[in-house]
Amino acid sequence: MRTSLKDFKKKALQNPEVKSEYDRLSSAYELRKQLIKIRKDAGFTQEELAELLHTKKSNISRLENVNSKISPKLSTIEEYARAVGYKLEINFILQS
Amino acid sequence: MRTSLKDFKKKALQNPEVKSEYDRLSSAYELRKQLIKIRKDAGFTQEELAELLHTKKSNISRLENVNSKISPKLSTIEEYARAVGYKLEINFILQS
DNA sequence: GACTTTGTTATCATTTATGATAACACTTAC
DNA sequence: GTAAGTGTTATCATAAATGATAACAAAGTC
Repeated sequence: MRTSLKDFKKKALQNPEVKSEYDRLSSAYELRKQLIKIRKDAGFTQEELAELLHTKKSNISRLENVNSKISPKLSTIEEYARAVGYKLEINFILQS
Repeated sequence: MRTSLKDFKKKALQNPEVKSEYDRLSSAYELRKQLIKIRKDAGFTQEELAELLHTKKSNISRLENVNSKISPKLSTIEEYARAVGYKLEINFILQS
């Protein structure tokens, strides 16, 4: 293989448009990984958490699912976090 | 005055339901203060930012307004931040 | 005082997230 | 292998955020 996947990624990320999309997706991915982590750390299944939030497990799955194309409301994330014993902290980092 | 405002607040915040509502409102308030701050630091008016985001100044005002009862989408906040040169960082803090 | 700039508020249309239900896939324990 | 537990996916109805327009308010400029 002439061009490795890694090289391709590196090159692609030099394209500003690609990078921007990458950042957006990766932060969405990170968020969902974090959601799953705090739920599991708190020892809840999706169904148990759904009950705490007065909703259904399918909705929790959608929220946590990486493939999901939704951008959740801030309040949804806050309530999810609170239900499993966490608090949301939001910071704005100057892009350098 | 027998009961000072401060005492009232302190007492009220011992009521879990009141505290929960207080936290929610105060974090929403903080968020909006931060939004306004980063926009001003970047030197934009609401109208200028609106143009960057392909929307209207009234919508920016609604987003920034403390009295607003909306809970914005995560993507809305992310795009706002990015447009004024900031990146969003989200952390989940264990409630102790 | 009139004028410009900036932000606010109300309203309506449109888009999108969320709620609910059901069927399915996967794992694990029996 | 089958039954229970857990998570996924598709779909539809409902609620809520966002987009757009217009009129207004406040503050500063001349």
